[in-house]
Amino acid sequence: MPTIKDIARKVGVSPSVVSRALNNKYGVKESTRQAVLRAAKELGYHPNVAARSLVTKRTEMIGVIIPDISEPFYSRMIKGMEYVASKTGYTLLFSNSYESLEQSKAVVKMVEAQRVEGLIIVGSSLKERDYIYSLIDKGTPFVVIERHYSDPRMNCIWVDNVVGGYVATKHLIQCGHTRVAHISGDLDVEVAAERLKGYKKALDEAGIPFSPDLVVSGAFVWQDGYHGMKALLSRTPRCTAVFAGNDSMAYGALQAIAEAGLSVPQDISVIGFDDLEFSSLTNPPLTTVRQPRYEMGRDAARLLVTCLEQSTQDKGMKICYPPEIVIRRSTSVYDSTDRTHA
Amino acid sequence: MPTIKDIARKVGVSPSVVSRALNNKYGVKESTRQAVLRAAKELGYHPNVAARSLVTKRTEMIGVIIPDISEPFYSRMIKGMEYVASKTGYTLLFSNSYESLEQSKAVVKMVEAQRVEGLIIVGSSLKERDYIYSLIDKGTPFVVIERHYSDPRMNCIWVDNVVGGYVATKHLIQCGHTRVAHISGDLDVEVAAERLKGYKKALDEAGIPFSPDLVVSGAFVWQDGYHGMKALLSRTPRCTAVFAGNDSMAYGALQAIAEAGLSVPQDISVIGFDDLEFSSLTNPPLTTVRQPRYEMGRDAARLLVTCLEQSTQDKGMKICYPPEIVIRRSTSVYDSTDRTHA
DNA sequence: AAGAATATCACAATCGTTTGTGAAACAAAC
DNA sequence: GTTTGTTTCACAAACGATTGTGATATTCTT
Repeated sequence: MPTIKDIARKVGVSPSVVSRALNNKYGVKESTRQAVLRAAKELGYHPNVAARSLVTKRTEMIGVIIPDISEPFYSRMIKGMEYVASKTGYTLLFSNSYESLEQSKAVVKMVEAQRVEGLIIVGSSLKERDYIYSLIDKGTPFVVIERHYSDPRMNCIWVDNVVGGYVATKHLIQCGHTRVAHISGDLDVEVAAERLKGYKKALDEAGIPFSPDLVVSGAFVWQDGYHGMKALLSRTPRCTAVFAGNDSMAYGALQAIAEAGLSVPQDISVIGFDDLEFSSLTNPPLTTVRQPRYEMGRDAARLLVTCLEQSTQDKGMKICYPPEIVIRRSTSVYDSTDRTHA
Repeated sequence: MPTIKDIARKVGVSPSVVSRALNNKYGVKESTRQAVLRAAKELGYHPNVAARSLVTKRTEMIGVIIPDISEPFYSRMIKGMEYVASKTGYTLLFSNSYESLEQSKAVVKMVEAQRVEGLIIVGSSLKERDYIYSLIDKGTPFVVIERHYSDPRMNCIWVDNVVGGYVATKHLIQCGHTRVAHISGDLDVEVAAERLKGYKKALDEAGIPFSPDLVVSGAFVWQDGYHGMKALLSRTPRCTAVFAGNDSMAYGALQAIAEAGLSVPQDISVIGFDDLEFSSLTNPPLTTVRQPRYEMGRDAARLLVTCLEQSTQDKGMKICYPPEIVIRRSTSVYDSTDRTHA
């Protein structure tokens, strides 16, 4: 593999001139610059990034700490990050933090060993704030997605889950539903608690009393959506609409309702949260609250890159996306005359 | 960030001794090795990978060229690769080759510029064989997933799509179906042509004449499955079973059948291919042919790592997985008495 | 045409490792 | 007590780039 010296020898100049020519720097005659460029192309030269980063102390790498690349929810974010990475010349390095305990380890490994220049951290767990502060101390730029810290030095990108829960619930209420259930995610998880808060707010605003009987909770997965819905179906009077904590849970709810011989939305309306790619393919297509995942990933990367370029990590940016309701066919107006109640 | 020199100064030895101590090499007294180790820990030392790879000429990076990280089909493979990468200490570098034209560019970029030590190439397009041969010439180890080349120098991992198509079709025939349709992927794509071949073979073996009327083709996406199924439904006599080219197309078919007021599997049986995570959640759960995606990714990485370690890329390995049928509830026995025909 | 200003280049140091070689220190052998 | 053989270490040269500095060549000034 040819080096800068090979080019220098071929053109008849010193290596330093070649370097300057290749990097479009001041102080090299146009004709020799062209000669260098030509020679580089002929030799098939590519700079050795290791050698370069050794002296420039830059790696042009961004670390991405993300719960699980293979989850559709996150992989769409990654696409957004990749878009700006490829445009700006940065390389993305991924680390899955299946276990939140791994997160801090992954971060130090990326920063200390891999020498990434900055980090995008998706869904950091509350318990591990300390390592985030150590990043601030070290001066490593980073942006956090899916969490918002009030600390003015942090860059945060998230959607307003309270508003999301509110909008979802309000949509059901506006359809005429009064017995609106909620299948919540694990309430230890911040986003689940926030969506529940929005749910309560919408009920409150409509003058509907909150009933603990209409709320079940579990992990943000299909199974818990399924079993949660089953539990809800066994209670009387039966709910006529349900707000699922996320789309996966909504899929489970859809299944439970179908198995009970009921139909969506005639008997029960269902709304989800996230708007996964698959949600337009369910039967019926799922009404849901969209999280702009691609945009979040893209903007996180953009934000980080600007931090990196101007190296002045002044005050942190807070970007909060408004959740947007996507109305499909799993929700409809409540018509008390057209059904028999349990 | 501390360097090897800082440790040397602290312990009172030369940098070379520190290097040897850290790398467990022969020729350093046990007591000083311990002292070095302790100092390294105290200082929070992490080797500078750039400096190291500059002299060792190793990057410990593996390039992964893959059509689309965010597709569930591929992201599961990635999980398999990550499993062995994390165990062996390699770092994975991804490059999406949405456009097959980008593939060759991505490969050279990874090999020449990023200096990956080896490559995993998923779904290389037939048209671009030449760059693969240039890899062989350069001596860069690589393994190809989802394609099999007979060239003995290549490492290939794939599932037998002919057998897969055969097994799927045979399952339907064994259920008593004789009018078995096929919604094929784009026949320019190798795997689609192979699955069609398996379909024909199963028909042939059962003495069922092949009817072009029962085959439609399109891209491997939901929409084309949907429209393909609609086209099939408009033909008489109507098919009683359909083998979809992959699960996404099967989802589309399911939708088209439901919209036609027919039910699965009572009126029409449907079988897919791939066994995506979502396929157990469709209504009804989809019978399909499983591709061991995780295992394929894992074994590709393992194979590549062994190539890298022993650096003797002798003859290539060919690993062919048998496709495995997963019977759920979208297929059932054909009972001609219990229905009205069009 | 001589001096000043500028453009163009070569030289050398540097980044943080690894690794070959030889010097010093120590132990074992006669 | 000299010789031989081992350890244990320091020194120095790489690896392939970037970059500051100073030397030469070129142009401009008057």
